Amino acid sequence: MSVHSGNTPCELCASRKLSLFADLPEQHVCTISDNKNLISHRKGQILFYEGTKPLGIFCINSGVVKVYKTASNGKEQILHLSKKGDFLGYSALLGEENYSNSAMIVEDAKICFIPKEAFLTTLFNNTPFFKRITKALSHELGVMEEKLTDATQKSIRERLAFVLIQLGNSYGVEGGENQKIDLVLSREEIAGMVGTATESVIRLLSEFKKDNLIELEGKRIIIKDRRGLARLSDFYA
Amino acid sequence: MSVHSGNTPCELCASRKLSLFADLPEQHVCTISDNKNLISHRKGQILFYEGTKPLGIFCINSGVVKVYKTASNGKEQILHLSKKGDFLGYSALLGEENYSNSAMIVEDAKICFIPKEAFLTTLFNNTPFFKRITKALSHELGVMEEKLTDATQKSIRERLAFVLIQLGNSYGVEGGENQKIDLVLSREEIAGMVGTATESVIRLLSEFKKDNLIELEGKRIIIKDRRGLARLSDFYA
DNA sequence: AAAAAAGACTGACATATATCATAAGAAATA
DNA sequence: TATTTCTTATGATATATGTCAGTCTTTTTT
Repeated sequence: MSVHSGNTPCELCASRKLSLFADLPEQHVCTISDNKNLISHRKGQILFYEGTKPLGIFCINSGVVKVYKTASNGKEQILHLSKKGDFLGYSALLGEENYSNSAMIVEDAKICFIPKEAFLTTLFNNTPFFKRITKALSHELGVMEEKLTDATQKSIRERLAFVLIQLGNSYGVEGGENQKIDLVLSREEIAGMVGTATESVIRLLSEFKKDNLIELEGKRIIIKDRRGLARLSDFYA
Repeated sequence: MSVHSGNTPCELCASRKLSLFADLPEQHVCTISDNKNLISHRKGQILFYEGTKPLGIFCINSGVVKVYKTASNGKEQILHLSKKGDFLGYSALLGEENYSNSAMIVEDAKICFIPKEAFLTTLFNNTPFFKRITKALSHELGVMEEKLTDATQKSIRERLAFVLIQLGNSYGVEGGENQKIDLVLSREEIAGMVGTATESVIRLLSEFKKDNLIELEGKRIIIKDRRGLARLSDFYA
């Protein structure tokens, strides 16, 4: 975990333009920039733990992070994956609560840490920015409600198909007819996204493969028939 | 659905003190009060539908409302129940999206409608109030994440036990050793809260009864052994 | 009050999925 | 390179829960 303080100011940061900081006026960008800390993280490292106190927010520069909760049976429920331009941990800060979930690096990452005060000051002195954050929060809530509904009303097969489609949307690289999911997740992690047992994922993946919906290339998954998966996922019902 | 415009100003409203409006300065309370509309609703009426455009927020004066999503199989997933002092629909407004869920009256209710402009103006001119709303939103997100995790990792039996405990907490009236849930929900609605089939709820409820955890009095449920239910719900694991 | 509709309940049954066990393959470590 | 550990894969098995069907009860409507 290496620190590059000040390294690349936010003013020049490419991933900032993807983020909620995109339209921040220069003055505020500078406040953030002066206070941020860019840190490199390796796969497997923890960004924060459920139950601990948030001291700031994280802005992902590169890499992938999984945000998850650990259930009482020890299994991880992955709430979402975050990538370049995404903010992490602002919900706990705004909720004035300890983290309600944990975050772990899934793909080597560079992440800026912005201390609480700098972030909140900017927020409270810039209503448009505050609005944007709140909008993101509201959207996240809607997404989570959707996930809950899917979790209770859809089968594992449907949910897995849906997760694959989403992974394709976010991490897919096109190649002819196919779409390769360019992100290495263990079967256990995929199970954590779907909310099922690892063995079920493995079994269903080989079923999907047999049905020519996907192809398996080691840990990587290639989507061969997106529409087929969509049909299976009950996406359009 | 009867309208009592202006009826009982917010300044004097008892349920306001329970709400996010609690600490609003007088000036802003008046803005809200001048614009609000108190409406009486009967059980079964719809407050808003998923997919429609929000025109304001709702503040519950009395009664109970269920907020739910309709899954592709037609079943309702109840996201939460709201009662006196609760706000409804602000998430869609702040997310600048159509409603992501629907709301229906479960117990006859009096509800104030506050038009979008009055609400947003107050919000954007009162940072502490905006903070409080955002805090509530963040908290809701955490709760939803917890529900998702429970939905994927716990059994129906555990989830039903947990729902009963929560209903006891929110709508329970004490009576000796027992706690009566003073809210009439159909078995189908309880199933919607748990995220399961109606028959499963019925079966499990009679099992709980046989195990002396609860008692059934028509539609009403009486909790006889809260700790037993908590143990069953894996609450402390 | 009678009729109709909706809801609660019980039983039979099918099956998706979790769990356990074991083996093969891949990756990490010595 | 050898050894150990982790991950993927496959099979066998148990069971919780969904679905369908039918009866009884309660509520609503006429």
